[in-house]
Amino acid sequence: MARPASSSSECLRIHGKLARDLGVQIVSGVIRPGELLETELAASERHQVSRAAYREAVRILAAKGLVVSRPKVGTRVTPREQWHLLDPDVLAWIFQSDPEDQVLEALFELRMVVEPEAAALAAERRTSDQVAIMREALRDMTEHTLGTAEGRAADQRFHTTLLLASANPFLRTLTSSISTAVSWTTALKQRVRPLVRDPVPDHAEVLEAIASRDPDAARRAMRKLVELALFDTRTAPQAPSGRRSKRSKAA
Amino acid sequence: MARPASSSSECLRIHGKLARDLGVQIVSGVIRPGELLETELAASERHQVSRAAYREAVRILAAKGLVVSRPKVGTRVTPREQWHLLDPDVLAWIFQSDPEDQVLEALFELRMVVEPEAAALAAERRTSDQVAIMREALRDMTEHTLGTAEGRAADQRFHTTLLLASANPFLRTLTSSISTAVSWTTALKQRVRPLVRDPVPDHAEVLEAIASRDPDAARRAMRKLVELALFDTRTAPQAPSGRRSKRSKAA
DNA sequence: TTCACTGCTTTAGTCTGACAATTGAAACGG
DNA sequence: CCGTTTCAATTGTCAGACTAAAGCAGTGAA
Repeated sequence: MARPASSSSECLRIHGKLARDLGVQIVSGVIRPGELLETELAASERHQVSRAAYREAVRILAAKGLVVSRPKVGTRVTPREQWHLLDPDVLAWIFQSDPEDQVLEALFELRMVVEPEAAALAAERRTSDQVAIMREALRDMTEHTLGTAEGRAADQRFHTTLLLASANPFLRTLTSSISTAVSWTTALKQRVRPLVRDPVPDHAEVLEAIASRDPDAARRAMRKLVELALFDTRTAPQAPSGRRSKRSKAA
Repeated sequence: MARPASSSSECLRIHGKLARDLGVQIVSGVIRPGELLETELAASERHQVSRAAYREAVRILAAKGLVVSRPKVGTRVTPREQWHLLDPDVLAWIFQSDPEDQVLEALFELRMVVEPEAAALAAERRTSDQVAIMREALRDMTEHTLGTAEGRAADQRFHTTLLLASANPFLRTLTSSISTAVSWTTALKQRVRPLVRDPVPDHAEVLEAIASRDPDAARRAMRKLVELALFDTRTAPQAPSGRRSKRSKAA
């Protein structure tokens, strides 16, 4: 329960917190590609941490492709093309800092490419155990709705099992990155405006196609599901004022 | 000039080298998920580096999801499902250490899902400049063949431009990760047995479809290209014996 | 003038040794 | 038997010094 999903600033060591703070500044454009960061000495002083801790934070950012460090020249923010956009942390940082609509569109475009095929593969390869788990998850979803934490957890279980059933580790990593980020915003959207549409029928259709080992039907059903999710996202109200909210749809 | 392309073990600082070494040990199964690494003190002594440098290496691995560190308990290798398999470095480490056929199959499966759609999007969105660049790349490819570094560079240019034309940053990151890794197998294949099939016609077909803004044709052509690449990889002989060499470069 | 060299200087990179914080497990007490 | 406390092992953080890489300016020669 609870699991605040590491939202604000807890349980991370200080190098982790620093990495997150700097990461957010970078992906949100406060520090722009090509710019130099402060020198290690200046930065560590300003953040009131030791140089070692600051360096570990920078190593994390470098591991995710956001910066490169070179002696004498400094640590420079890399061009966007080099960022590891599918890294779960990077994605989280992006979502944490008011992503532009454009970014959300691109993400859904990716989902539209990947998830239907994943569903098709799952239809071919799923075990009966996996179908049982998905059935149970769908039932829980129906019972609790996406308005509750239990319901969202069930949704996540549904998709996780589907990905597992696709039996492709790369597909699995990829889509889990995406759905993690997307689900992150789901709760918020729920808060802004309760779900306008019942997501259960879409999921049920996907499940039945997979249960009956029908790849084409699974692909079609999943495509529809993602399309509708995108539609919901598009029609979600813009954040009222000042602070913008992120929108999105249940994975 | 020269540009050794950071193939073996140069130009990386020692934390980078350490991270690579440990990373390879992990993805290759020498250190298995669930196992504990040595304590920082022991490890840094054994590798003859300072604890600080060792810690920076571990931070890099943690940033890629390969390990987690906790006080009092130590640094533990995470289960495979948590690894960031699409991180370029992780992918490189996997390829550097005798990936099983299964892994290659899964990767091609992913390409088969993603690249045809990317081609379709490119057909819709490409600029005329991009078509020109791809045409030029294809010409260079024809001239030099994939047996040469120039030819492989041209191949890379072709695919990079295609991805750029798809105008989706996530797709771009994703496929560039893949193609980097795949290019390694290309070079190896070249070495073991010169190319059995001329790749130029496949590429030309993709290019023409994109040039004439025909998404469906682009999708079909790209699907064929990936299928044939997979076929070539499958029929490539397994590594002869004993220690396999690492390959590098090209796309 | 131009160009190659040579040092200077700035910056990240590395090392050392100490201390703090966390937390699993053992020791203790009820 | 169970909850609580204490302990100890391990990562986390800190400070300061030194090393190595690399841009840059100054120098000298062609």
